[in-house]
Amino acid sequence: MRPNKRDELVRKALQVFYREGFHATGMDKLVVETGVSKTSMYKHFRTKEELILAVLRLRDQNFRNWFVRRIEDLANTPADQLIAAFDALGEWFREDNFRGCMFIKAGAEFQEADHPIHVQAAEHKRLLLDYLTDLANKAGAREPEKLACQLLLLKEGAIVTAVLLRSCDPAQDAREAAQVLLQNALA
Amino acid sequence: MRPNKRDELVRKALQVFYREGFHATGMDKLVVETGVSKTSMYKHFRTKEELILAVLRLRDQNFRNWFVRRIEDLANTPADQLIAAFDALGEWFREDNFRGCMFIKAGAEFQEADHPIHVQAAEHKRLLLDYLTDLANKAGAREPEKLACQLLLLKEGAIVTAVLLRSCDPAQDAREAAQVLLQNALA
DNA sequence: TACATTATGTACAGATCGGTACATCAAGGA
DNA sequence: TCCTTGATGTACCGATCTGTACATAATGTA
Repeated sequence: MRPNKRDELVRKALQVFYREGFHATGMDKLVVETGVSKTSMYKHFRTKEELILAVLRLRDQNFRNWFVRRIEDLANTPADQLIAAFDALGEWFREDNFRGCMFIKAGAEFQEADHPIHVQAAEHKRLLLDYLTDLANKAGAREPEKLACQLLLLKEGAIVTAVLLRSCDPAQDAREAAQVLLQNALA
Repeated sequence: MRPNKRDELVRKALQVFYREGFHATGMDKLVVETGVSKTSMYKHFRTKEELILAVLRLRDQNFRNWFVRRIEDLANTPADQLIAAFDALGEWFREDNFRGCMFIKAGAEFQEADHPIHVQAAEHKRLLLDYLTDLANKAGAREPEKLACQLLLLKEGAIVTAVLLRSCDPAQDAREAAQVLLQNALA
């Protein structure tokens, strides 16, 4: 199997895991959905866990790339970018195939704190926090770490609420809350 | 089986599902952990799904009862109670067997928006939102629904972050953010 | 004690789980 | 043309999944 075939497998597996969940998706289903034979799958990934880890790595790249670039497209100054993050979230929530945060779900299905999948999901959140902290610093916030953490809380809460309460508009509410918090941190 | 035995079964099942997850917990494991025979389990619940729904009903009662009472113990005025909610959350996070929000996890494992388990998980969040809206109203907030929704975002985000980022102190950060938002809504 | 009813333990069915063994096939070199 | 090498498809393994059949034990009633 050529390496681009392997990437194709991970890409397809990402879609299925995201749509159906990790435990609910069997390797046989991946064989059908991806068209890749079982032998080939186990040539590249010794276990289902290794495949999931590869999927999460790809998802981390995809999501953070998209997130950062979309934010930079939407706003120029660090302060505006911290707010634009929630506009980007709103766009994501409105996508047809929006199914929540894959890392929250991964952490929920593999709960032990030292499980490799749990650790990798936590790493994604850590990287996002670092990014927000950097922006908060550049924006000149009084306590950049604290502001970044609070904005992260709003982001995670908005994702969870977008999944469970389709009625309200969590991205917009989070955006307005972020504005208040930012203003407070800059004053 | 006497009805209190049935409650005992649901109570025990709640612990196991909360600790291990829904898909990851088989009925055979529940037979072992609860001591209730398989026949009896299926006498009371025709399917695993029905058992999960009963577990979620119990969890909803338990959690909201605890949450509201703890808040009323910690503070007297509605405004103070909105803040005290995050002190209660902090106590919860520090419990040894804290494993995140069962309803977020249920919504993550059963993703279809019209799945009975997903619907029931959403209902829990809706009830919490109603409670916060009531407090925001009594506190005299300018836009009580919006404030309540924002505080809910902080709560959900804090739970998720408490699970995935053990390092920081999400309950405290959320509390301080809530103070800023509340002050802004009362001014 | 004798009987009807209910609760229980256990074995099992049929499907699916993650993972493997093995036969087949295609391509390249001599 | 023959052989080697690596990728592929498929049948299968033992374990486990949800759910059921059935024989037995416990219980209430007369």
